[in-house]
Formats: sequence, C-alpha cells, structure tokens
Amino acid sequence: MATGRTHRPATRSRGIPEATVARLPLYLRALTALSERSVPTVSSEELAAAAGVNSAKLRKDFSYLGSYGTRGVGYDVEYLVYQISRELGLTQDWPVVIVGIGNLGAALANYGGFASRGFRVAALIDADPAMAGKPVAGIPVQHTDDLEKIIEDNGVSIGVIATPAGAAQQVCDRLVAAGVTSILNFAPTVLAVPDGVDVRKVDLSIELQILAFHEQRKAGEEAGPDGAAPTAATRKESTDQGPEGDVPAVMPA
Amino acid sequence: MATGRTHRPATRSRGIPEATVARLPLYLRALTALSERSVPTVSSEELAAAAGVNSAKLRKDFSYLGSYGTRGVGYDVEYLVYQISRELGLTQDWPVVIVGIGNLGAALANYGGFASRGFRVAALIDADPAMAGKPVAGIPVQHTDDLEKIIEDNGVSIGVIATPAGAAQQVCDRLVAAGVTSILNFAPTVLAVPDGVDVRKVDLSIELQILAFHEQRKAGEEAGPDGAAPTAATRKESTDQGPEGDVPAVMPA
DNA sequence: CCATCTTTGTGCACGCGTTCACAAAGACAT
DNA sequence: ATGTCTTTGTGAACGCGTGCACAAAGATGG
Repeated sequence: MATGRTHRPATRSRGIPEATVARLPLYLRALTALSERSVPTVSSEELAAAAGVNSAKLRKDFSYLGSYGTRGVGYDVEYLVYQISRELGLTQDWPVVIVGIGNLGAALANYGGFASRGFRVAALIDADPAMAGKPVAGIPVQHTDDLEKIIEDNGVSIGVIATPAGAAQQVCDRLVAAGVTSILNFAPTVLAVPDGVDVRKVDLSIELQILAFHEQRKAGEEAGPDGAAPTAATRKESTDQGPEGDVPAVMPA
Repeated sequence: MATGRTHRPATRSRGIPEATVARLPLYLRALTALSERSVPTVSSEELAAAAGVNSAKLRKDFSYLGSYGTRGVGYDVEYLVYQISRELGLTQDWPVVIVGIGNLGAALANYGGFASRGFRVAALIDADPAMAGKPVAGIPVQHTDDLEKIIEDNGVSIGVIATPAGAAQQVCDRLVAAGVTSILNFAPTVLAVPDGVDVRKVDLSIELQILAFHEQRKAGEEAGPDGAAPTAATRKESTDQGPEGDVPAVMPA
C-alpha cells in the first residue's frame, strides 16, 4: 500500500473496523476474478489465499457484514460480490474530478481501474490556460476558474488532487468549499481539512523510502557501521533535496 | 495513503516499529522544508503540526532513533534531517528500474519526487518492442528481454512494477530472480514473493473505494435503506467490472 | 549558584487488530 | 433419520500502536 489514511479518528463506521474496510476492495477483486471464471462458491481458505490474507481474518471481516456463508460449503461468489459492492457503495455511480493534469493527472485520467469500479471521471481541471479544451483521455480539460461550477453541476463529492505540492492546499480548500467531502491526494503535502472531510494520501516517494529502509537493513550491518555521528552543522550531501518542492508543507509557525 | 504493506510479519527491524518507519518520510519532508527556510530548531509541537501528527507520537517515534532533542529547546533541524535520512538509507544512492512504461510508468519516470530523495531511475523497461529506444523522461526505454542484464549491470535492488495486472507476477518473478529484493507494485494484483523480498502496493482504485465507503456513510441512511436482500443469483448492474483485468489475481485453485 | 520555565523522553493504560482454536451449523451419504 | 465431514462464525488471548500525563533535563535569567 501506499501511505494510508490521514488522521481519521478511528471512527469505526457502523461497527465495521477501518482495517476491514480497507480489505474489502481486495476481496472484491478476487471475487470478481472468480465470478468471471464462473466459479459458484469459494471457501474462506481459497479466497484468503487469493487475496493474500489470513483465512481467519477474512472470516472475521465478513462477519462484520453479516452471515453470508454456508457452513460446510463456503461463500456464494455472486452474492458476496453484490454484498461487498453494496457495502462499499459501488452500486451507485460516483462522479470524480481530477485536478492537476500533468503527467500523473493524465495517467490517472487514462487509468482504467476507475471506470471499471463505478467511478466516473466527470471532469479534468487544470490551472494552465493552455491546457483548456485540450482533450485528455477523451475528456476536455477545463480551467480552474470553473472549478466550483463543475463540482456543483456534476454533484461531485470525490476529488482527486494531482497538482504540484504548492497548489494542493489551495485546490483542496476550493474543492471542500464547493462541496467535495472526500479527497484523494497525490501531492506531497499534508492537507488541512475541516471535520467531516476524508482525505487519503498516496505518496510515491514515501513508499520508496520505506522500501529503502528495509533494503538498507537487509543489505546492512556488514558494511560501514558509520560510527562517528556528524555534528549538527554537517549536512548530508547525497540527498540534495531537488526541485519538485514541498515548499508549502510547513506553516509559518 | 495508498494501500500499505503486504504481509510483512511485523518484523520490527532493529526495534523501530513499522508504523514509525512509515512516518519518518513525513517528518523528513517537513524538516526539509524548515531547512530550506533556514529554521535552526523546531519543537516537537511545531513539527508535529507540520507533519499532521500527534506531538507525543512524534517524540516517541524519535525516541526510537535516539535522544536527538534538547529539552527546553527542541530539535536541531539539520541534525535531524541527517539522522532520519541516514536511518531511512537515503544517504546512499538507490538505482531503481521501472517496468511497464504505459501512462502510469511514464508518469512515474517523470516524477521529480524520486530523484530528489536519492532514488535514481536506472532504467525503463517495457515489453512492447515499439517502445524500445524511445526516450521517456530523457531515458531510453529498453526491452524486457534485457531485464536480467539491466538489473545486474546496475546493481538494482528496488523495482517498480507499472505493468497491466496480467503481466505483474511474471515480471515480479523475473525481477526477484535477477536479484531485486524490494518491489513497489502499482498493478492491481497480489504478488507472491519469496521470504526476504519486500512488496509495497499502491492501488489507486482501492483508495477510491475506501473513500466511497465513507462517502456513502456520510451521505447515508436517509435515502434508500435497500431492505430486501437480493437472491444469490441477482447480479449488481452498476458495477460492471470492465476490462483492465485483474484476471490472474486468483490462482487456479 | 539558584530558581523558573520550557520541552523532551517515557511509563502506563487503553483500544484496535490479529490470530488461534473450537463449537455450532449445515451438507451429504447411507 | 442419523452420523460423518467440512467449513463457518466467534470467544478469547495476545501484541502493537496511540495518547496521556509527568518526571527529568537543560536553558535562561537573576
């Protein structure tokens, strides 16, 4: 996974643990694959293997949704697909806007995994006037000026931010003011949002840094124990933090 | 966040909790921003606010690294930047290969956040012969046939998979066989890897599904309680699982 | 040198999530 | 109808992560 939730106060919604919710899409994917193969039923053991989780965990997860299995047999694939889809809210259509149509934003617009799960890209928005009208993934890019109108006209409640870090908070504020209550943030910034607004963050460089940590540990300990700690004045030289700024990540204090 | 770790057995490396490791890049980013502003010291309260976490949590996190603060004053920014960078392994250069240069792969290749953190894109690899030699982000794409040689020649230990789901496991196997021990997976598939190999998964559609769940709950309960549960034969119609297949996500059982 | 004030570092308790292990439930054969 | 066999659903124990609250440590001023 990437970097997970942002300060959700563990608000176990209707008794379904957050950790369980995060796994439901995983189960759904495995079940969908089974459905395509016309597999009628599946045991918790098999499904758990396909989803890469413990079978006891899977059974407990499902128990939060209800008793949908049959002892001695397993789970009805089609039925479970429906139940999980409904629980996740995928039986309805979710219009989504993507703000910031750079490399990443364009890739997201082209990403098939959205539309296939009931998420409809209602609009692409960018601050660059030169982009306006230019079609990306078959959808014409609109200018940031019209953001509020776009949100309102399309009844958008989910926004995706793929802008540079410097613009993210401002875009976020406008999205929230216009009525968006769920945000998927790809910009490397901590977003401040009012209560009632959900933010999930995907940070590519953070994922790599976590991998690097474990990688170092695996490679580790034999070469260079790096004994003498440098003084406070010593600056590391390898990690020159380049452009691509997270400049506005810190408040003026 | 995206979808986090995959089946790491909570192997608290050298006493540093996994949850703490996941936050270190966050602190590092906030600290780097402070460093650029030439702020000399910062209190746990200020830094916690900038990173969007609890100050007690931040102090406990830092306590795992050592006693780097000064009571009554706070933390030396430069010193802390160095210590965290070293702990994360960012003081060394990490050559990375990206496999699968489609929309997403190309966006990743162009992403500035990698190079700025000590991650160097050593090679771009794609299975399409038509892509071979074509430069993306200034780097010529190479064919999958040369994957093993590329890994070996460049001493790559971190691989990024941005292929379609159907190709992911196969690419993963080849990467691992060639010596890669850390994988960042963007393909919507559960990857099977031998012990000792770390996999982190970033799944865009899963993030949206989690948001949709909470969104449904927020919008919730007033409209359509949807009482009568459909029979097992009833198939939901809205979420027609389209193309963009996660076909090979499930084993033949 | 002493008092005061700020801020760290951490002991402790609590809650969530995971896992084990097993009883209950149903299918299926006889 | 009864017994056997498979698999679910869950009670209970455990471990990790979080947050409170405070004592220890050092800076700073008199």
